[in-house]
Amino acid sequence: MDVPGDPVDGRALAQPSPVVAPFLLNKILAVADADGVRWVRLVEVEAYGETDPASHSFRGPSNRNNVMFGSPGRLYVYFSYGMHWCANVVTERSGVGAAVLLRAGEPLGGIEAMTAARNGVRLRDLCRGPARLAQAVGITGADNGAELGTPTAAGRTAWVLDDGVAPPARPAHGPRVGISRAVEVPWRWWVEGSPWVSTFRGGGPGPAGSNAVGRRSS
DNA sequence: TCCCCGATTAACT
DNA sequence: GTTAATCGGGGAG
Repeated sequence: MDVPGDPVDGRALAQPSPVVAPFLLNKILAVADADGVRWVRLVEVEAYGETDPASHSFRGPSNRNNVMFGSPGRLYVYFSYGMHWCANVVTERSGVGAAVLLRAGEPLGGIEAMTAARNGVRLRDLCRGPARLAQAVGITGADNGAELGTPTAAGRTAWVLDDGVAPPARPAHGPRVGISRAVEVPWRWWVEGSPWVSTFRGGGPGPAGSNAVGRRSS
């Protein structure tokens, strides 16, 4: 079973995150390793930029976020809550700290491997959420900084592919999820009505402010 | 050095 | 709806 599509043009990724994010909707994320290939159709993304208080890059380069300041078309993978990996695609030119978080996808291929990686959860929950998506396709911190299309030290290769399915003509967008700063910046995009979107809760992902926005702790 | 808290998820009640 | 799990970054002292 071959993965459909051709790699996206790197120049498309060298644009501001809020431009790249909706462009990535309906593109295919594919990851190959020794066990085979797994691929999903991206249905939910979020943009993060350097002048953005909610972005890891907001306070300038550091050991953790330096990949965001590198060349576009690479993976920025960060560790969160002591147990989760989340995958981003780096955008903008070198020197600008920006990336697009991959939040959810529709499982298309390598579903057995993804299900195994996700401890047998049902199809619906395989890739619905940024950490779930990364876990399903097998992306970890070992892949941080990897160039798309180039094998990593861990023996994995990731691609973003265009199989001819265009992004939604009018993608839904609204506030980002799980952040506490710049909550009002509507830099989350998703495929309207898709059951694979992370905040889909029966009634569907709402417009700005409906749910799962800006949860506070303390 | 200490301490708080996060671009979350899963398992509870 | 609520909460534990779990650890590294970064601001405060």
